[in-house]
Amino acid sequence: MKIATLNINSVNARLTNLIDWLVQNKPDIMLLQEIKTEFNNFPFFDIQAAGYDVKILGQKSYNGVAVLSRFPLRITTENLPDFPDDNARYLECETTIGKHTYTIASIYLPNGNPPYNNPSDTSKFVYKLKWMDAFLKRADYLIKQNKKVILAGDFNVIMSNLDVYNPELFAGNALFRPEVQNRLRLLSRLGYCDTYRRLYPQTAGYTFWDYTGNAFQNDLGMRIDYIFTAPFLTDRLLDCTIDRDFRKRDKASDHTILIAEFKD
DNA sequence: ATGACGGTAGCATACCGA
Repeated sequence: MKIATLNINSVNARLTNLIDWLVQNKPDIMLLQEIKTEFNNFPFFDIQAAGYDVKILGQKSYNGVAVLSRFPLRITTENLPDFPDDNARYLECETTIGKHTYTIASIYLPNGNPPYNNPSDTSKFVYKLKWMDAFLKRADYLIKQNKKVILAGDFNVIMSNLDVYNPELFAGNALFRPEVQNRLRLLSRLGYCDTYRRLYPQTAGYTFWDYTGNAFQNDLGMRIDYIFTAPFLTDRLLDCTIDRDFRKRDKASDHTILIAEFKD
């Protein structure tokens, strides 16, 4: 079983890149974030023609998440339970592959940085912390139900100094603050595995490079996309890879694709 | 604190991102 995740930064602006990759790599499940479109303008036809069922939680212009599967999908939760949210950031589905039914969530965690014209405004950071608390509650519930869970997407959290090109530069940044690092680290205490870090404890593993300043060419990146697994899948983990070539394409997203493979 | 770069809305320029 192969699963991939990508912050696509507009699904319509990068549809060809996405379809090409799906056809070549044939993941069983693909998660998307920042689709930046609502239901009416989502490219259902092209994705279904490539062989995928697809469910989305859309939004005009901003945010928006999607789950694709080669097998039928059923939505279990739109948005986090008991957490009213104006932003489309959490879509959880079930899909059955062979003997197993998996619970898969596509996650677009808030950035949390204050607007530069008003750094005293902490409302976005507070929203991020509350979002994470609601997410951790859901993650705890799912694993306690013994679900075969995969929580993956753009977490907007740099978990350690190894995960960014210059930690000093990010001191105080909402992606790097201890409040968010500690919250994301709680996932492992609940029983989840950070698949990439489990297999590659010493390799940076960047998944995002800024568009500006030749960041990709100079490898000034950060690891902010993750695939977390519950024990059933952790026990079957074969590999976790980052497709850097996808970031080199014309009209690339600023994120690239993270892939995990499991024994069936 | 700010700009660079790119996307969207909607038609000029503002807002958002990490």
